Amino acid sequence: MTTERRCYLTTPIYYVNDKPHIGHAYTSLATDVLARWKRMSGYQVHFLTGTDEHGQKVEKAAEARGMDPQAFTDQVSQAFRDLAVTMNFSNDDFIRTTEERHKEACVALWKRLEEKGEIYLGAYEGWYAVRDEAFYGPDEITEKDGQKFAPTGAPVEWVREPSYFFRLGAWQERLLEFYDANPDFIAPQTRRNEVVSFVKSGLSDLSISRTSFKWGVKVPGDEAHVMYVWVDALTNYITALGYPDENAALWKFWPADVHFVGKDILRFHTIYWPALLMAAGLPTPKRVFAHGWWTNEGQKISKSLGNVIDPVALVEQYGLDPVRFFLLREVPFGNDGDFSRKSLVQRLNSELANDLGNLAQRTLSLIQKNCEGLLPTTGEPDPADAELLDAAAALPGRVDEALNRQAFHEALERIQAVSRLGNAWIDAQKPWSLKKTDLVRMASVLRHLHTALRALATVLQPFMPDTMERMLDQLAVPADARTLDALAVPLPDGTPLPPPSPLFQKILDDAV
RNA sequence: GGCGGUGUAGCUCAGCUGGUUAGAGCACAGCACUCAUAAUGCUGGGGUCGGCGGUUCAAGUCCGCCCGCCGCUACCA
Repeated sequence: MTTERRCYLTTPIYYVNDKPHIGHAYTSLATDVLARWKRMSGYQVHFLTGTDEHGQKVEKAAEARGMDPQAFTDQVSQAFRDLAVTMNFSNDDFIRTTEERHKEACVALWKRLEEKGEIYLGAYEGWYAVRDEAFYGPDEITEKDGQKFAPTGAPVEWVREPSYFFRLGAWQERLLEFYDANPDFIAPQTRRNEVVSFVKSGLSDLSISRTSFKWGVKVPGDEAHVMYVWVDALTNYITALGYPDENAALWKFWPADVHFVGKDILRFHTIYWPALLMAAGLPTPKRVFAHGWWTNEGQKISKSLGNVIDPVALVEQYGLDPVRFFLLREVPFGNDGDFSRKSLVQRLNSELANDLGNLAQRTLSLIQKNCEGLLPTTGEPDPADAELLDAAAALPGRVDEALNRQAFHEALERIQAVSRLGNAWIDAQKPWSLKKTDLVRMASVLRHLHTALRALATVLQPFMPDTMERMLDQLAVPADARTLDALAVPLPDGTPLPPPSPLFQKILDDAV
């Protein structure tokens, strides 16, 4: 009947060379919350994540372990699939670039680009260090006694390697026009400025194949080459929708609504990717959102410092939902942020346990004790009611507005405001005093608080799915009445409510 | 160096197209309450809105210069 509303959201595919860390969890978490929100809003959602499993590093890592690269990636990619389970991500698919469907998609895209004259065979050349097996830029090279050296100290030599190129340079103007016509394509705004200025400074053609390693998708018609990371990795977003079969069931999800990425891979997604798609005659994604990095207790995170944050350990220590909440609440999405135990404890105790959790606890206890545990009936309307009820009613719309900008922190701030308002309101109405003077009004007050709590729990589901399920259970909201639309339909008076129990445990912190 | 951004209460930040006494959360102090996870609410202290100059009847809010901080400046996923 109604037009189908669809939403396609993606995380990057994570390179399996690395163990999952907070950055991976963060990107996927944001994607997950938006995916859950859109589903709850009645959208048909496709949420994709996965792993990038090709390339020289993987080939070498496997070799070092005496393993077949495929067996190796089977093993290491598992950690990322496990992470999705641990973090309760609701991804609809998990793509691996070593899958057959992906190779087909890459080959198809390559051929299409080739047909359109967008690819040519040339040579990739540059300063190459055999010891590092890596190329270095001209400005990175230092010279001593006639010999050139890489920053690592390895001697370099000028190497030419045959390579296929994508005519990226030819797309410069069209990219600029594209950014101009789609001002929201790159977010946040400051990233957009960077990209635009980068493109304005000139684009050269892009090397998209390698002959120096084998672990990748073979270039059709020239098996000495494998596709280099750009074409291989980015293509995953359309592979998962069935490309090149544009009649595939999922193809209708293209183009993507939001590609969530870390700021390190912004350029690939905002320059290479739209250029490749336009060159292939395919629609471009609607938005790429680059978020920032976390520091750990004020320190830059690095493997050498040994302060990498393991999301699994965090969840074990603080619980899943509190961690999910904190990561999106603490820092404006898009900015860098600091992860500190102190601020985490502060947030969780204050906003979850004291404000939200305790508001539910005190309200539900009063209903339990004074209304026989049955959902009370509203009495005569009171002028004071609007303050709470209007705020609760407006909440879904206000959260939606923020989430459509990927402003997760603002959405949570708006929710938090209602939580605070609930506490102020219950204090002003004093249902515990009304118990002695006006039972009808007391019932009415408690009912309005229940209504507000229901709105809070409903909109918080994407952020804290498990805990909000418990909260909605305590509020006796049936499983089929937990969508945004369902908020319009009040629960029947007299619905029995189970005895409440605290939703959030406080963290009693003596260290730090 | 070039381009972009930013500098507002102790901390983290809001302040759209310039207009009454500059706001929020946290932190701090006092008071109230005792339904509730010793939770909550109310009130208050505290800011030359980076500096200088300019435009204007009027400037955190526009312009110029200066200072500080941050990001980007291509083939590392």
